[in-house]
Amino acid sequence: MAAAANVIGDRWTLLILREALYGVTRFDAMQAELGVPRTVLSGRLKKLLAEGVLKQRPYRKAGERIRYQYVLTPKGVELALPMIALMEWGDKYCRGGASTADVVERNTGAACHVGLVSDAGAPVSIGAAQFRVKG
Amino acid sequence: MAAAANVIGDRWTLLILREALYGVTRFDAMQAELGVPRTVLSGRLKKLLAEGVLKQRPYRKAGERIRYQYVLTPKGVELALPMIALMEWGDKYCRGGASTADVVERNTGAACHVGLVSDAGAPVSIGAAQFRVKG
DNA sequence: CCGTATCCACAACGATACTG
DNA sequence: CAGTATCGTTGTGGATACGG
Repeated sequence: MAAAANVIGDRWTLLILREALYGVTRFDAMQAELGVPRTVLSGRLKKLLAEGVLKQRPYRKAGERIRYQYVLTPKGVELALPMIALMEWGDKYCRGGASTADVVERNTGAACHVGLVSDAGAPVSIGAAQFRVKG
Repeated sequence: MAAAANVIGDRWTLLILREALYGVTRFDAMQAELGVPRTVLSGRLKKLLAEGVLKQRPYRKAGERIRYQYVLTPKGVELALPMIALMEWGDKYCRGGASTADVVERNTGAACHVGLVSDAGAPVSIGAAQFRVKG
């Protein structure tokens, strides 16, 4: 847990990871989207690479120089669950932001719940934490 | 999401919230458990109170002066889901730490999964994110 | 027990500007 | 496009000490 806190425990990393989840993989795109200082973004990406949450993948458009994009590793992909839960929490308590539904649907192709589920398969919630993302 | 990041986006807050989830509600207990500087703990608790994630509840032992303990509000309780998911992630990728199973069982009284679940009720995972906490 | 007051060193931030 | 270099300022961490 302390380790998890070290990974996502700062204001920007969480947002950067969300962008990665959204499919934003390029430096400038992230920078423009988040408004994060380039120096900070650079540092965070480097940290996430070192932690194995992101990896660089080379690509090139026709005739262009080779470039890199930042994509989630399996380890990074698994952060989707906590992150989506967190987004939903933010949506619920901080009205005015964008909805989470888009992200989930784009990445799973299905409407989903996120919640605690008992071994029997019946939904169990902690407080009112269970929710439906998309009808 | 950005708002959620502001709440839990720092190294200590996440740990403090975990303690609250564990049932540790008193200042010194948290301080001893986490090793966090008292000044920092004080500041974080104040911030969490202001955000409505924690509230103070008065209590007194026989004959003692009145004291306060920090307990989760409904808003705070709902952070359990993202947090448990996060703990599980940490457990998986950072071996050697304590298991998450204790927390879940203590607070729900039941063995649970945390995962994405389709509307039909069948489990859906993002990557391999779905997991079983306790058999 | 439950905090607050001070202080300092260091890290992080954000702005700006510059290279491949 | 994708970063790095530099720099002044602010914030945080941790130690220590002090009051309710």
